[in-house]
Amino acid sequence: MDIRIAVGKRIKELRNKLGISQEELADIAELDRTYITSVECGKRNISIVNVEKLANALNVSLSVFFNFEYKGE
Amino acid sequence: MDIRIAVGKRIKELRNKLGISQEELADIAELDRTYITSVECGKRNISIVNVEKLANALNVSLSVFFNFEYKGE
DNA sequence: ATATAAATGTGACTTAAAGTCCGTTGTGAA
DNA sequence: TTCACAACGGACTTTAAGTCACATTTATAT
Repeated sequence: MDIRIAVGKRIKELRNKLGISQEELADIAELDRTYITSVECGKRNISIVNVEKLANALNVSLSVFFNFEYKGE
Repeated sequence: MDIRIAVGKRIKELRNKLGISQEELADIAELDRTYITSVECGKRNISIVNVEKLANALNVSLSVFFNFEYKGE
């Protein structure tokens, strides 16, 4: 699986666990709502600064954030 | 500490542990030599695709890669 | 069923920065 | 001095960031 897809799914998973909307997440992370959408849909090659913003907003460390299963390539 | 600095230090740390040069790492990860330098110096907001390339080249999972200490903000 | 709003997805676009490629300079060890 | 490595620089192409108007889906009413 592509890392973009995996990251998108992970964000969606953590966001749903918190029970907040993309818009709420966008507000907390100070990012655009439509940007969140495109990231969750795996359409963005997100940078580390934005990953950190989202991990913070989702109350997880980067190490925990990336603690998910996926096959490289 | 800025996440860019932390990531740069982490890459350098793992690369030194493997005992390889920036150029060797660049070859393995299929990235530019000068780019590795700037990343290690914390001058780049690296994208997730390249973080993955580097983590792979350094033989660590993303979760392990990000398992380091740093203070957000 | 159907209006109504809330949540999410899409395509296009500009701007800022990522990333590459050429070389040069600094550094430290043999 | 020579050698390998690392940092730095300019010029360049590519791409992510960030935003927008609009479309679609999904709930929640009435």
